[in-house]
Formats: sequence, structure tokens, C-alpha cells
Amino acid sequence: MTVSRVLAGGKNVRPAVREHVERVVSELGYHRNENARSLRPGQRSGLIGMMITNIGNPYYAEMVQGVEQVVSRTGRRILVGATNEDPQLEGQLLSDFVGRQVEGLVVVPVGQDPAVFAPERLNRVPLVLASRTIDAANADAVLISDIAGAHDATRILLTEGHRRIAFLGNKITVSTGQRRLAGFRAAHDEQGVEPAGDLIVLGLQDAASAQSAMDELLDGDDAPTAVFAANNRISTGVIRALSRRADRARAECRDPEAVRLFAFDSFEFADMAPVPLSVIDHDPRELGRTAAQLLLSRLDGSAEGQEPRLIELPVTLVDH
Amino acid sequence: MTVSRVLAGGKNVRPAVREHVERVVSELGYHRNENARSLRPGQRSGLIGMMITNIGNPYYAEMVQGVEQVVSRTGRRILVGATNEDPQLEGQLLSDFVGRQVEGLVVVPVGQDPAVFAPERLNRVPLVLASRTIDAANADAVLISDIAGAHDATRILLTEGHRRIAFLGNKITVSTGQRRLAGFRAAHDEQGVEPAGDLIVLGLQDAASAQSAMDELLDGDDAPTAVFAANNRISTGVIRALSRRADRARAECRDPEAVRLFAFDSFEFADMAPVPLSVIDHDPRELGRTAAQLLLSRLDGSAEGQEPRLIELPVTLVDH
DNA sequence: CTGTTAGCGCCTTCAG
DNA sequence: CTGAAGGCGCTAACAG
Repeated sequence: MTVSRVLAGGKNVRPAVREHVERVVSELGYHRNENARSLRPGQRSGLIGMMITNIGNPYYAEMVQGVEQVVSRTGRRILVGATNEDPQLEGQLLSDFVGRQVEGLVVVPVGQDPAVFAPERLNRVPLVLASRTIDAANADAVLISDIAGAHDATRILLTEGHRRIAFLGNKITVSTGQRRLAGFRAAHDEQGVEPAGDLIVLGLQDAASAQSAMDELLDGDDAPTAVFAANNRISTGVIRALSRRADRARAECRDPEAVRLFAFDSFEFADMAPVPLSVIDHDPRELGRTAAQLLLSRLDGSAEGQEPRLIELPVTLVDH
Repeated sequence: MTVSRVLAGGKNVRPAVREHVERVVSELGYHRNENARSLRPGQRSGLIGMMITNIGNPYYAEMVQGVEQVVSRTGRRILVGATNEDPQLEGQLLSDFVGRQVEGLVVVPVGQDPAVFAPERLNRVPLVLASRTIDAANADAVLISDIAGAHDATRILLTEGHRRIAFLGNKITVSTGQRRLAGFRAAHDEQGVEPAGDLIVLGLQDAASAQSAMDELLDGDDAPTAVFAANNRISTGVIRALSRRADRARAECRDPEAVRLFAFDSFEFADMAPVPLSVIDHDPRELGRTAAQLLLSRLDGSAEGQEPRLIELPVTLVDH
């Protein structure tokens, strides 16, 4: 008990005893067992669970960094798990994290099934959805201005005169995919232009598939004059495709195809990409920080009883 | 007790009772408390601690991914903490992780002080050092072939005739910095060439400082004809500097400075960098996987009593 | 200022 | 096959 008191701050302990305890603790390398500690009612575990699709994607890595920065200031640590876009893995991970007594969860959800995060599965653990949302979910969420960003970018392409604009997107079950496509379509509607249906390719999961999809479109009869790449993996593939083709063209003394590219999400070296491009830029680190703050406001009670909140972070259009 | 038995696999429970328990468990969303579970002697916590400098660096993010891939197969989860290259933070993080009963640690150490990871601070928790080592540490380690890689690259530069080769490196207290510089020097020695002392810049912590260091060197009287960039952050800065200068030169109708660049660590888009470069390539994901395997071999007892092991992963030289 | 009691949720051991 | 006892490490509440 005396040791416990010393470690809790040393109140109501005779200075001599306190010093003695401190010395012995450091000599023995004693560490109090945080798990046993959090077993007692009213004690928090100090763990925040983060479920993302893939830490190898720099986008999510930066998000993790944002969350880590904010929660580490409150002495909490983050438990990281990868869902690999697999709803079943997502469910297991959730259950595991709840079992490990996480105080809160920051999640990039895989699908749209609200049952995964139903209240009885969450066991009262507050949840913040990040980057993607689940329409029917009853949770705080931080999103990017997907719709407005895609809308603005597409409007620019249309006003530049492009009529054959390709849309390369990810799975439509992912809310970012839906929302970015919605913005793309809305801009067409607004300008009274019919989107080129044959140029809308969805379900692209990685850079490699985006690259071959792009090649295929450019090899078609009526190739696009502009491309909207709906996320950073897709942009990567598109840039690879365009750059390879430009190299080949130059080697054969042809003029390279000029394709106007708009990319959602920025990435390192966007400013020195081998092809000209415009970017719908935003900060995944800020997204992580905001998500963490929403979560903390549920934990410290400052958002007591509030309705689910939705924050949309702004985007910036940048030309390179 | 019966519920505990059902959750442990349902041995020695009447099927009817088992089914009933299972139904009620899923109805109520009951999760067994993993922390309480690990309180019992002989039970493992299922947590692995990862201490890295910065998750936002794609290099470390990929390392985390490698570790996650391997340990998640054993049902374990990873606790991630950032040290921000701060030895004090590193110590606190270590203590926190040990207190949270991590079963093992994968660490990219900040400095060279072996006291940080002294046995009494580790409390018998196995430690694997990754990417960097501490010479005096008594722990398993996975490194890249820093010395050989830097040696080979420098030898190539020297045989190409370069005599003014700049070395842009990070802090010399970091083992990768030491080792890569050692390889650089060894190649010079081997060829009987004196390294250009005025071109060796150390202590570069980020891309921005590397960029300005590069600019400064190129503006000097006796500018380097080749550059060795000792890690991915530094390469980024150097590429930015070179590319900016090339753009400016072209705008002024001058020939851009031709600087031969060798970069340690690869990065996305290395193959389409705006300046020609060669890369000492290796796979941080593989580094993470290997570190995790070393750790697991300590946990399952298969490396029982073995001396600390040191694994050096090979590098590949790639021209772009 | 210091120590005792009790109970957090779990599972090993033993009794029925 | 099922349940009761006990203890893992910790700290709130109470006693001294």
C-alpha cells in the first residue's frame, strides 16, 4: 500500500519512506502492473485502439501519427491493427480490442454494414470513424470534403473544355469512393454534361490495378483527355502509366499523349511528379488529430450526451 | 466457470449448455477481459511493444507493417509509441510498455546508451533492436548491410572517377549513420583516395535541412560532383535541391549541374525521380518481419538460452 | 502516516 | 459435467 501511494505521487507518506521506496523501486526495476491496475473499477486502461486497412500506406501511417500525437499527451497508448479491407478481420479485431479494454476506438471502416459496430459489439466503447463513414452508424466521424473536393476539381476540368474525363475509383462500398464519385457526377450535372460512362472504372484496390486500368483506357478508341484519380494509390498507378507511356513516346520520337490529371490526396514528391498534375490536397495527420480529439472529448465527459458529430476537413487545390 | 470453459473451447460442457452460453454471449455482446486474463500467472498478455522514432516516416511505417503481419498471426497485437529521437521519451515509453506487460519489444533505438535497455529496466522482457543497434546492448538485432552497401556504392562512384563526393548523413550517434559513414570511408581507403572532409555533413535530421545543406555545398567554390545521401529523408531533400536548381538552370537557359546521386533506402517514385539516381535498396517490411520472428523465437522458447543474434539483411543496388 | 480488508475478472485446482 | 475456493496485482475505503 505504501509503495502504491508513493507511485501515485507520494502524498501522505513520510519523506524518508518515500525516498527509500523510490530507491528500491529503481534498483529492482519494479514496474507497477498497468493491467492489474485497470482491473479495478473506475480505472482506465489507457489504451486506444486504431483499426486501419494498412499501415504501409503512407496516408494511414500519417493518420496514425496524428492520433498518436494527441493521445500520447494524455498518457494513453495506441494499439494498432490492420483490417486489410477484410470485414471479417475487422470484426475479429474489434472484438479483440474491446476485450483488451480499449477506452476508445479510431476506425477506418471497411464496408457499410452498421452491424459491425453495433452498440452490443462495442460494449460502450466510444467510436470515431475516420476518413470513411458508415451512413447508418451512430458514431462521431471525421471526413475529408470528398464531395466538394471532387466537385471543384471536376468543374475545373469541365471548364477547361474536357468532355472525356476518366474517373478511376476504389470500391463503391467505401464511403470515400461513393462521395468522390458523387462530386464528380454533380459537377457534370451542374454543367449539363453527361459523364462518359465507359471511362468510369471502379473497384481499383492498388496502384498496379490502377496502372493497367489507365493503360487500357488510353489504348481504347476514344481515350480520355483528362483523368480524375480518386485516391493516392490510384494516382500512383496513373502517374506510372502516364510516365511510362511518355518515355516510350519520346523514345519513338512521338509526342507524348497529353493527359490532364487531377489526383485526390497528395503524396510525397507530388510537386516533382514526372507528369503535370493537380492535387486535391489535405492533411491525413490533421485528420488523425481531429479524430483523436473527438474521441478524447467523449472520454473526459466534455461531450457528454452529445449527438454524433460529423466534421468535414477542408481540401486545397494545388497545381504542380 | 462454465462460461470460461465454453470460451476456452467448450471441452467438458454439455452441448446444450454450451449452445446456450454461446447464444447469450453474442446477445449480450460479452467480451472476456483480456487484461484480467493475463493477470493470472502463466498467461501471456498478447501485446508486443514497438518503439520507433516516427510513424509518419514511410520507412518506419513499413517496418511496423512487417511486424504487425507476423505477430498478428500469433494472435498478438502491437502497441506503438513514437520516441521522436528523444532519449528521455524513449525511457518513459519503455517503462510504460513494460508496465503494460508487453511480452516483447521491437525497438529502433535513439542513441547509444546501453543503460536505457539495461536488464533491470526490461524486467525480463525480450528485446529486438531493429534497423539501428546499440553496440553494448545484449539483445537480438536486425540491421541492414549498411557498411557493405555504403562501401559498394562509394566504390562505384570512385571508379566512375568522382573525387569530390559529398556525404550527407544523420546523427553520428545513430548506428546507421556511423555504419554508412564507415562504409563510405572504407571505400575511399580501399582506393587510396582521401575523402573530401569539407563535403561530409552530418547531423541532418530531416529533408528540409538536407535540402539546404545540399544547396550550400553546390554553391561552394569546389562543389561536389557526386553525392551520397545516407537515408531516405536526406535523399528527399537532396532530390528537391537538385531538381529546383535544374529547373532554375533551364529557365535561365543554362545547362543544369550534373550531380551523380547515390541514395541509401529506396522510396516510392524513386524510379521516376526528376533527377537520375542510384539507390541502395532494401525492404523495411522484411526488416520488420525478421525482427518479429526473432522476437517470437524468444517467446515460444525455440531460441531458449541462445546468445544474442545479429542478422544483417542484404541490399541491392538499383539504377534509375 | 501506515496497514488491513476486500474485490475488480479470470482460470487452476479441487469437490461434488 | 458443473460449481466453489483461492489468488494473480492493484487501490478505495476504512482502522489504527
